[in-house]
Amino acid sequence: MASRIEGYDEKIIACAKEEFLKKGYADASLRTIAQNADVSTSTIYTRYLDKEGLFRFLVEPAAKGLKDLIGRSLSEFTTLSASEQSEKMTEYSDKGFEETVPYIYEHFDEFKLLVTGAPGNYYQEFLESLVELDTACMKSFLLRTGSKAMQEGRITDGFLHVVSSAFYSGIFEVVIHDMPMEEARNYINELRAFYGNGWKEYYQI
Amino acid sequence: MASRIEGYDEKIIACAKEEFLKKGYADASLRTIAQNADVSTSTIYTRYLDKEGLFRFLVEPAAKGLKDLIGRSLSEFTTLSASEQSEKMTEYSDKGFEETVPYIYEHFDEFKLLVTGAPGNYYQEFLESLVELDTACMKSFLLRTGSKAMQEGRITDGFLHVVSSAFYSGIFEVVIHDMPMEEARNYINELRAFYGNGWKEYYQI
Amino acid sequence: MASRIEGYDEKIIACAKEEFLKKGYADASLRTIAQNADVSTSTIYTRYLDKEGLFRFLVEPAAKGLKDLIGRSLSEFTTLSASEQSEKMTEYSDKGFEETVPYIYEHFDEFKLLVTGAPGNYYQEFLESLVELDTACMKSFLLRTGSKAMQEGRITDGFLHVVSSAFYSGIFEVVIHDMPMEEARNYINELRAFYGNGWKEYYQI
Amino acid sequence: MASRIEGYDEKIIACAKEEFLKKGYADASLRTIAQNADVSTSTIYTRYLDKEGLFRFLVEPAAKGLKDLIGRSLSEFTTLSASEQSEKMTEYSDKGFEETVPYIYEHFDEFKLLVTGAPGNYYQEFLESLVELDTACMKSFLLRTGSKAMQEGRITDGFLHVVSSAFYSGIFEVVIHDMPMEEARNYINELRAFYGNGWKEYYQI
DNA sequence: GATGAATGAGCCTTCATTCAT
DNA sequence: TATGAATGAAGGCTCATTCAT
Repeated sequence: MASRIEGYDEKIIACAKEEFLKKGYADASLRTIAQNADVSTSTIYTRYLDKEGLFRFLVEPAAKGLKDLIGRSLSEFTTLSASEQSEKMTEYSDKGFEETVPYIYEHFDEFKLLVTGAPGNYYQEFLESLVELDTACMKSFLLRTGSKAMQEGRITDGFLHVVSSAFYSGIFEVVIHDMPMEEARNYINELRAFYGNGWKEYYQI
Repeated sequence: MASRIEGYDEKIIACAKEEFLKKGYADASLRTIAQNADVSTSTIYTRYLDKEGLFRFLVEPAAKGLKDLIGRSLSEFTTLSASEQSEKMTEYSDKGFEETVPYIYEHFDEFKLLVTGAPGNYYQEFLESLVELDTACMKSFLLRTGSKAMQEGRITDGFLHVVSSAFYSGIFEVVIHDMPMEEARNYINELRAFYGNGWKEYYQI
Repeated sequence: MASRIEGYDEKIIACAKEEFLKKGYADASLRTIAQNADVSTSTIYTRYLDKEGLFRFLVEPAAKGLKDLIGRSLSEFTTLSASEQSEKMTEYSDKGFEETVPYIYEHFDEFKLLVTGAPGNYYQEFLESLVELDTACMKSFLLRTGSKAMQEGRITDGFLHVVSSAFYSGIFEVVIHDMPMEEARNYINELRAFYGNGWKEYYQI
Repeated sequence: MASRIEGYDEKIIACAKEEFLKKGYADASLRTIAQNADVSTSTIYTRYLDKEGLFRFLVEPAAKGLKDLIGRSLSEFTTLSASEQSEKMTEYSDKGFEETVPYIYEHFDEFKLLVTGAPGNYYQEFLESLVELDTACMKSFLLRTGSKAMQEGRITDGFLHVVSSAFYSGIFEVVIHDMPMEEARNYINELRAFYGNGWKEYYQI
């Protein structure tokens, strides 16, 4: 027994999603959202504090979810023994990312929002957080496999960062271009494989 | 002999740059720009038509310049014979990109603007145009070298697009993160090498 | 045995005081008061009816208390015989006002509120009520002492009003300027003496 | 030949006056003012910068005018020789204030606004500035006449301040109560005389 | 009695743009 | 060409208040 009219909040959320997607964060109007949702503007403030609060409410769960998913996948990889890691490098990746694509597509609107309509550095910061997870894992991997690439300066923090950034930016290309999910899955896997090839030259001891 | 006071327009441009960089396109204020430049707001309209016109005036020359530079570099590559291309694949890249990094750093503000403060899909469209040049060149290369990768479906248009997008997104990471030029040059070269490795598996006949 | 948590209401009152003092009546926010007092906004309505009710609850007791004090002091004076009044004119004043200053300082915040942060004509009306007590007493005094000053038009209602208003406005200067109590006591006594001198010329028969 | 429609600005001013008088500063609405003046809200911003700017524009000239008038009158008095001052103490006052009352009534609305509808401490600060002029003059007078009242502590800065504050607060009673000008002139003169009497006891050497 | 939620009204302010001069 | 002034539109936000629970 809900004291709140069923689907009420969802209506605000749906309308907000639509407006933010259509106009981007800065140009989206809370008034428009409220009107479309048959709610007073103030209600948005009651429920979500302010414009940014509403946006975060929309986007943050999906962002956090993806971060967790990738974090979990990477940390599982990290816990493997050096030889297992080395061995399963390519194969594992595919598995680890198996869930990623479906997750993105289950929350496609949210990621679209995050990628194309977020205020300020929101998207950049999100990307950054993924890149940090990724580079930390990579460094741990290099360490465990006894690679001397970093000591020898063939691989630096900056290089890891740039390559990883390029990779994740590439991932979100599928969102930017509304790629169908199956297509996306293929491309992302291919991108991973492509990166796997790229790394081979570096992480050999 | 200019009837217009020397450095007049430049002041508007400088102030516009500053404002757009600080606040992003949507939140930048023409009035603020005009005030800082000691000019009436209307003057901006007289000279640049409107807000977007001003922004384009700021950013477009650098964008076009870079597009031309990369286009030229790629088309030179395209005109090589198949064997030369294949042979110089990696080596050439470095050369072709030799001018790219300095160019970006000569117009750093403009690219920063383009990458982090442009309205709507401006940056996406710019990236897209680079990606098109790049993929067109790549396809021509595959054709000339007689690679069957595309016929066999190992390489598709979508794949080319994603990989290329990831690459150029990676390039502009150096702008987003205000990387010093020398550092940037290294990373970009490394990124190119990294991609070179990645491609090897695919374009062999 | 209170069913209401001890000190509960006092917290609202304290927070209201603070907010009204800081922002003045019009700009004070009930929500801010409620939040600071760890109470829902509605609670304020339950207990004090509305914003004005809360303000009155804060200020009215002290205002009434001062009015009563001054009223009592003046009416005691009024009940003296004509000769006694005339004789004690100056001396009495000091006594009558003896309690006034301490009373004001016991409720300093409330008077500060009344004087500097009250809505509309609240303060003016309060001053007015004191002035009325005062002028009524003065007229009675003139009557009893057989002074012909009013008949002869040397003293009019308007004049009484202005002089009395000036006096009480002067009194509350000590509140406006956060004067320490001892200082205030001196000044007010001096002001009374000053006024005593002023009157001498008028009320002689 | 005015490029601005005749009486245009005056209409805004008139409507602003009306609104501020009716509701006080905080509760006055720029929208209402603009509507009544048949002008867009933005126009107010173009012309007066913001709400406070509009208010100041209304009130400041009159406030400054009165301050100048009183300042001039007091400084003329100050330049008299000690004996002249002492002699003309009472008489002069009347003259000096001769212009004051008409001036207040020529700008009655503005003073009404200042006294009953100003934001924050505006009125208090205005009063304060008059009091400062007044006390400075009084101290100079005591000095020149060789009075020892201050050295002996019979008159202190605080006392001067309180008495002067009471006096000017009394003056503006005529505004608060919409007293007719002739009546006001009488009362103010009487008040001055009354104060003259009060001072006698103090400034005798 | 207490309160979470909702809301209509209203706020001041800013903006990009136009246009007569 | 340059601009001061005007403006319609819209913005995010806050408020006092109500009311069902």
